[in-house]
Amino acid sequence: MAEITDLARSGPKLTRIARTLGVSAATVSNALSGKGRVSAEMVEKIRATAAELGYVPSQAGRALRTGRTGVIGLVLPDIANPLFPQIAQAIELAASSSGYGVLIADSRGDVSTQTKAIERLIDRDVDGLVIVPRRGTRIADVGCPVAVIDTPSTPGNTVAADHWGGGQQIAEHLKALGHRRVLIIGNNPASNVQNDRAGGIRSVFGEGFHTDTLWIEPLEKLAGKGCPLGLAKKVAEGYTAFACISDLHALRALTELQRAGINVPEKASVTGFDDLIWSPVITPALTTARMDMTEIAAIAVAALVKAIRERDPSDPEIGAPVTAEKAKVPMHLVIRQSAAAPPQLIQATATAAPSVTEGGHQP
Amino acid sequence: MAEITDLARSGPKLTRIARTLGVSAATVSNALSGKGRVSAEMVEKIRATAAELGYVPSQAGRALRTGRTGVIGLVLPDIANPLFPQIAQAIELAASSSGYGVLIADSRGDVSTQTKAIERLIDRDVDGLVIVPRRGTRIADVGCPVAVIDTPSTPGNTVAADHWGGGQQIAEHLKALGHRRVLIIGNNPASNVQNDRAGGIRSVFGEGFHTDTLWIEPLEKLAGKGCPLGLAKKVAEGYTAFACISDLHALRALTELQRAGINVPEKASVTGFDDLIWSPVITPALTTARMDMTEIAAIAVAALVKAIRERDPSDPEIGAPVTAEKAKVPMHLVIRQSAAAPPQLIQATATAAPSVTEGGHQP
DNA sequence: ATCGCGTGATTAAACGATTAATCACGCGAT
DNA sequence: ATCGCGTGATTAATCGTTTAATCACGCGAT
Repeated sequence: MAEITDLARSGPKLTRIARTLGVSAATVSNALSGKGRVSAEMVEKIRATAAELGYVPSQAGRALRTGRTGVIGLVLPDIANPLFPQIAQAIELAASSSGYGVLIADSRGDVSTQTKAIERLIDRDVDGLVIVPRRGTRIADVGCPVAVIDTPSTPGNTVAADHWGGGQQIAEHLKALGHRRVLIIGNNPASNVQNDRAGGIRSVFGEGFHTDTLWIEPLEKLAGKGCPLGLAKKVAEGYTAFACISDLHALRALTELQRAGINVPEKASVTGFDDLIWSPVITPALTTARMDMTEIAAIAVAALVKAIRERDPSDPEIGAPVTAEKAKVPMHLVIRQSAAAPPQLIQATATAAPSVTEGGHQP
Repeated sequence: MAEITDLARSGPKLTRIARTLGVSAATVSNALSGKGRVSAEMVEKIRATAAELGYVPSQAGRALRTGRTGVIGLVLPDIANPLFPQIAQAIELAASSSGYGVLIADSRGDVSTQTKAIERLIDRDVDGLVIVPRRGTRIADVGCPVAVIDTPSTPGNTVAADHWGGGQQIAEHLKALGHRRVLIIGNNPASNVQNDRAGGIRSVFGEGFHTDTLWIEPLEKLAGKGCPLGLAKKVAEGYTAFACISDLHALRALTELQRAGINVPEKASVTGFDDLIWSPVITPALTTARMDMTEIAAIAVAALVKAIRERDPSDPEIGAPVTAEKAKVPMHLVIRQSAAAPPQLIQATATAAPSVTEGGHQP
């Protein structure tokens, strides 16, 4: 039982430090920020007593004077999305490392909710925004610097994973294993991210291969939420691999197949995207492609912070999303057990898989 | 392609409205807050022009004067936890309905990280905190009002789902289906939540029944992350149902069983907790118990806001977590397909299941 | 001796809102 | 006619920090 104690925010003000040392508040401010002209020894003394007294500057006072709150807003398309924890965690880490706080807003629901959410954040004087846009939304003219995380092919995108490239990696892997008929399973073709992933996969399977795409959302419109995807039939049609656009779909496919007595990966391979929390612990563990959210977040926040620093807080410069030097972060193929050679080829290509493997359960 | 435009935060100040109407800033402030003495017609005029000019009060100015930022902090044990989206979404909704913003902080890692996270939030002058503590942490004396969401049996808990009751509901369901030997699968007995859920389950199976508990974390310490749980052997030992403390474990159990050729629910039943995102879409869809996060969040935020309003912002009253009238919110049993009568009893008790059922896939 | 200048610190204004204290004024009561 | 009082609005102080402008002072150069 650890105790957490004594974090009271009733700290001394600037003036208190000033009075303690017999100097003016301005000097203290200058000393701590390193801006004005203060003698080295004075700086040292001030630093010391500030630390000793546990001085923490009042954000409110500072914000009022400087017009900067030191807070950025994080707007997510659907906070219930299982990818959200990864994103939020990465952004929060990157932001707090740069001294920024993260205010969240959920654009659960439609685009208008997203607009409202953005508005709320702006009204709270955030210095900038990180937005993961809803499908088909374009972000423009928000009134403060904005970093957009979507997909490299979207105009206005600041930084994102190379979804297309990730699709290619998945596809190359399946191809090397010997698959020739692959079914791509996605949710909704209106999503740029999903489209890019699917496109990357297709781009690898050229002449002599066959791919088709199953979009779940339209299917569920007809057959109801959580309806079967009819994958057993697809297997009968000769499909040997199911390349899912998200681990969530992969999970759905995998359980449906296993349930139908089609063992994965012996009789059919399944791959996913995103390396969600459950992917390593299901049986068989999921082969998938992971985004480097840490790097993406770091780039997004860095670009945002740069824009914030350069910006004159007074002018309402409504501009396009900020740009980063590196807008495309490669995805990482995580090879586990859910994809293997198709049934006909099991003996022939037992060692055909690429090299990067992740073990199942060594201590 | 929707466009989001023109949300610039360069709005007019109080003084601007005042000057427009030829009154003092104080009058405007009073009119908008309804506090001082302002004539009805004046109030009306001020309201109108404020709305027309799109006035949004500066949080910084207000915060400086009142000592209230209108922001609460949300501290989560592990932001990567799949439950997080539900919690964050619910808290954000409840908070923004009460006019509060939500600043997030991740206590990824150990308790000291949690302390740091709390400290960061306090330094940002949050008015209060909602904390979902890490296992075994007790929150005390933070220096601002705190709502703790843990489990009713934990001292200092403000509000939480009735995990014990949820366990009972799951257990009653399994019992009604005819199960007599049940294996409880959890992660770590140090978690109050997990303990309560397991305890609730056990409490239902008295004389003539058998339960045992499998804790994953200790097992993985020996056998490695993502190791098999050896459930086939358990089935051979006569266990017919696996009551998992979280849907994540249920998923793991379910895939392991199916993979071993033990069909769920025909040969073994699996239940979970939390109704995580994938639970409705896997095959078979997961029978589970869901927390009413919306209500929990509403209660937590309401209690927190009440404490904030009553508090004198100047005094560093370090106190215990706030209390709510209703500290225990019932869980809801969600019956799907992953639990059914045990093999021996299939014919005998085909209709023995309780009534609340959720269909698999009707449009 | 005086001017100019660099150094180290101070003064004072400003950010935008809130609020206690004050004030002007009209009206009924003494 | 004057006092008291309620009403509606204003004044002015305050929250804590930043920063441009100012100031005192010592020192080397003219």
